[in-house]
Amino acid sequence: MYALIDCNNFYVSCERVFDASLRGKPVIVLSNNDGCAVARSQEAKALGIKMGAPLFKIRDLVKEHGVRVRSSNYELYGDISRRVVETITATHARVETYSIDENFIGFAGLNSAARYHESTALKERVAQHVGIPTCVGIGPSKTLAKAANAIAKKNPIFKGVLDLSDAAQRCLYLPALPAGDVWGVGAALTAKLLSIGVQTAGDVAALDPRQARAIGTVVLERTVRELAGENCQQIALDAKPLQGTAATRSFGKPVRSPDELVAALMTHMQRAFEKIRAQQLVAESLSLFFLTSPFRNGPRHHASQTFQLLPPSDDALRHAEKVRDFVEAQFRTGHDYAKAGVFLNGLRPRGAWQLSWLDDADDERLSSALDNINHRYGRGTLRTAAQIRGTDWLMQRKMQSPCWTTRLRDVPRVR
DNA sequence: TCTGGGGTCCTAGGACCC
DNA sequence: TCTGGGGTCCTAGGACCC
Repeated sequence: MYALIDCNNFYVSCERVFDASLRGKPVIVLSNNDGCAVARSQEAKALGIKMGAPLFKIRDLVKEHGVRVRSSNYELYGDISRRVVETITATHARVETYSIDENFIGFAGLNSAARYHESTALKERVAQHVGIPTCVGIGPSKTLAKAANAIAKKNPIFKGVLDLSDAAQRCLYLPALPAGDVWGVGAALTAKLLSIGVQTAGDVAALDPRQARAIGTVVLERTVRELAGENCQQIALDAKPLQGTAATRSFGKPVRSPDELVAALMTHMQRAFEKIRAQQLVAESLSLFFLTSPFRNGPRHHASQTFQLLPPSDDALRHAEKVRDFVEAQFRTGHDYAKAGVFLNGLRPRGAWQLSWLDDADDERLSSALDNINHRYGRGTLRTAAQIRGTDWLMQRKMQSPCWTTRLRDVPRVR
């Protein structure tokens, strides 16, 4: 049996922990670059603000209703998330952290009354210890736990906890959940399912698994089986090794100079390699790209190039020339570039590669000195000269709250 | 004026192996 | 007339998740 404990309106709830003036008011949190609303309080949802709505399209609504707006503060959300997990693992051994605001718990040997009691107690502990409201969904499969959670979130009569382990309960509540709200059913499948008259989670659960496979893939078949009460996925207690990683950003303003593209790409490349070094990984391939906005008029251009890294590498400084050559070869004048980024793929443990005596080894001492200094004094303290070109590419973040729990100078004072 | 940034998994098709 | 039957690996594209 699984429980899914999911934080309500997570980023907004994080902002409210330290800023009481946001409680009870409509609040939204924006994506990077202050572009779209990526989290909304209940009050903001009630105003009709949709997930992903661009800020410039909801300006009037924001002004009219006094919606409070925050830039995203991932340092804060990451730390609050860690505290939520800490609170859960203090009393539960089998926990899978599924996302920044969701954790699956493996429940065993409890009857339904005990499960309900445990879930309510956990919800209260997270609220008391961390200050974050949550809902808990329970079911014999992860998909049913997710569905139970979604139903509990929408309907206050459940007081934040719903157990769908009982088939009779499922018959009662699954028909109230739209098919598109089922975990694993996105926009494309929703349209496909609708065309054959499948509208609700109840309808999905009633599909023949073979038919489901024909409509979608083995993934939809599994979803159907899980909704019908069959467990097809175990809890993942250990994190799987990372397969690839990315560091990409939209620019604060359009970029029209190759120097600034190089500065942005060098910065993203440093960050991507920092990420894999932190996990003792090396990459077999490096991909670079920059592009114009898909939303704006004017000439379009998407430049990209992939480099095989032989031997696999974790050292950004070795690849600076590639960035320069790539931009030089593909930059076009007269284009407003909007975004750039770096992918590292083919990640594998460092040391698992047989070095040839012809290969230049990465300079590990230089990389680790860089990491140590930047960790201690802040990201970007030590960087290459090529990164210091222009300011248009830098991210906009005009309404960010303090890092209350992760920066000494931001820690709240109690008088 | 102004539209995010990460990830995973599956399938089909092609190249290649014996 | 008629030419097997397995495998693996890689890539691109699509769908999904938060």
